[in-house]
Amino acid sequence: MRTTVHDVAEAAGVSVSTVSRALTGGSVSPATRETVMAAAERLGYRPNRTARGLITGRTGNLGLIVPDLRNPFFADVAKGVTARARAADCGVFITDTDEDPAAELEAIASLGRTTDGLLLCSPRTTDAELLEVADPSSTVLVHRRVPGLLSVAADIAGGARQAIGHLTALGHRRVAFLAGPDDSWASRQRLAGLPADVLRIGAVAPTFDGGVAAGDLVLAEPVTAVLAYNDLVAIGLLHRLATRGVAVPERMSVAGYDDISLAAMSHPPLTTVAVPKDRAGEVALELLLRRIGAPGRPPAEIRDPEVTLPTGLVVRASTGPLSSAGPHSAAGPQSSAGPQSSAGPHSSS
Amino acid sequence: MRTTVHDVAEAAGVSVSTVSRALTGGSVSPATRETVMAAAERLGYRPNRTARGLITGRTGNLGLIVPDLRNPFFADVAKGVTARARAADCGVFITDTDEDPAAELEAIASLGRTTDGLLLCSPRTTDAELLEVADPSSTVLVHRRVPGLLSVAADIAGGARQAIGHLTALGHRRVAFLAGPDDSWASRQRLAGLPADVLRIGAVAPTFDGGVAAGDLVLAEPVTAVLAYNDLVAIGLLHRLATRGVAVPERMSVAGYDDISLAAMSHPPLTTVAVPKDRAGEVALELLLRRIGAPGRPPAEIRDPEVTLPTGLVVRASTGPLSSAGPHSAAGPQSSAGPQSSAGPHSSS
DNA sequence: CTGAAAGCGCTAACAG
DNA sequence: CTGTTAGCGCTTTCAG
Repeated sequence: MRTTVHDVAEAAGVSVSTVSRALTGGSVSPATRETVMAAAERLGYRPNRTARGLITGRTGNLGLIVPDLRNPFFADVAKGVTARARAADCGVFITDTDEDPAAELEAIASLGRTTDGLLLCSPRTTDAELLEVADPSSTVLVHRRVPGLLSVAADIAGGARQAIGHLTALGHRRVAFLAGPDDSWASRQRLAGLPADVLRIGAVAPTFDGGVAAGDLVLAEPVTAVLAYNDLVAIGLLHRLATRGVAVPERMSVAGYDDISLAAMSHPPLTTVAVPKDRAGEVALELLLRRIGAPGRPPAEIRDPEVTLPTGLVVRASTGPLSSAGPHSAAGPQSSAGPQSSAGPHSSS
Repeated sequence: MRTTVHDVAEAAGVSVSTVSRALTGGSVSPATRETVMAAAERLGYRPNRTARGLITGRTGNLGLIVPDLRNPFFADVAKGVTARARAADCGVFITDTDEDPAAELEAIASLGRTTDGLLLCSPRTTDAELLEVADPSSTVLVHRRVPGLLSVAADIAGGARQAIGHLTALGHRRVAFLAGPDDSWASRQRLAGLPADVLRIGAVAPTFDGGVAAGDLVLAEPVTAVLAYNDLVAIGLLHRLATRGVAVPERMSVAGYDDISLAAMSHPPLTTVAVPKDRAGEVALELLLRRIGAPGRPPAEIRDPEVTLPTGLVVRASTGPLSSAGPHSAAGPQSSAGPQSSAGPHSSS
């Protein structure tokens, strides 16, 4: 049997309620507190969280719901959350919904009952559904915004603007944006940051394969630079361009979005918009903790319910000045490598 | 107030203990059970896990400890675990230890108290420390083996053997293995599968950067094919080889290990040993559940405490037949691209 | 097969 | 400031 309050009380020569008070910060005389602390320490006492939870109604645990842990973007967010949670000594349930809105809703309902608060990362559900099932007093959105719910998100439109500004500064006049899914909040946010003269291509699937498929779409347009929905799409695009014999950045500049670790490993290394991912997780956890309050402190009112984190451009090798040769499209579709020597030993798609 | 057993008891016209029995599978008359179930359903009754936990001593939760969620390998394992957990209706705490053995030990101790069982994925701790802190009756190791603890791991040595067999079959006679950290269980396992005539290079850091750094080490040896510790290292190696103007697979074959999703996106796509990652997570969770037993069923004795999952070779474009030109090393180190056209626009490392 | 009653370990009133 | 007394919601003896 593990040591309980009774053991400590006996050892310290006080009552169990005094032990409880001494340990949870109630009003106890300094001397008594000292005695109790010592006894607890000596016996290696660890309060039973379950028992405490039964009476306080709080579990000391939080939930994090992500669409897909395999997606490096969400893995980063999760990492930020768990790091901060460890410091705050609270457990984090993580649920992966496999990009399924129904599973997401179910997870919110189910996790909501077993935790003190929920972090919803890039939920795929509609605003209405979210508002219906999520408790505004104990949920924080990450990389998503819904009126009425606390949220932490990056300045997505600003990031898109920076990327386009970079391409424009390099001399590109015909720039395309490879849009993500139409119902994606993140994609709409990026769109909101784009000048009107940017050609919109897509929607494409927000994956490597989506980027591969988009390659031909891009080459069919008279553009010299592309901002992809995200890094995965950009890298797929890079692959397809290489296969089609289009040199990057000589004949086509490509920029991504998110700056997942992959971006630095691509070929060529990818210029991209850096989004604070783990930072967002940390900030969101902190916001949630403030909102629901600690066992001692009461729930704080939140001044700014919508936290915005800055984005920044990371310039690598996939973007470059507009070459004097002009847009590739004059040459029309080509099925094998052109005169450029950059195709390399691509042997499969 | 949420509905409790009392509400259900009243609605069904029975006592609370009957409700409890009906719901947890005690001996109740079929008719009564029916009535109770109906009432519970109608009232939307959900048992309070905390209260149940206080008496049963079980929380219904499990813990998963991984070295780094950002590592796609572990993200995959986590994905498998959470998927199966969702089906089994048990919560999963995930803790990321940031590759820190001390944090790992602490997490085992701390999570051990709040959960019914622990899944330790590729723990970085020594056998002795693990045995000291982990409870053999409620922990399962994933991708690690320690005598006395249940474990689920891939046939790592077999995978290494397959990879070398592939390279040999392609005609390569001088093959190197880029070893991971010396204290890494996984690296030692790979080593165990290698023929004696494979040149061992390293240890290298098991990262992209480690692979980049290893590139020059490899080129300094008269080898024509390399098996890297893992895919990340292989991809870093690919980068460095491209920078040094060495065509892959024409002048050097490169194979990775793990088959993370990245492997298919590399340049060229990477031949690698496929390791069942999410599957391992699923199997491990199931094993753990069997070991600790469900609220009804008692803990089962485990027949085979060391589960082995098969590995398989995925052949992509980074390996090819030995070219007649012989090993590159005759040319010695070269700092810029040679006559090969495969360097491409690499402008940063 | 069913009901009454006794707690699981802890905290929160309430007196003293 | 401290001790006593109730329970939190549930399961589980123990009688009936």
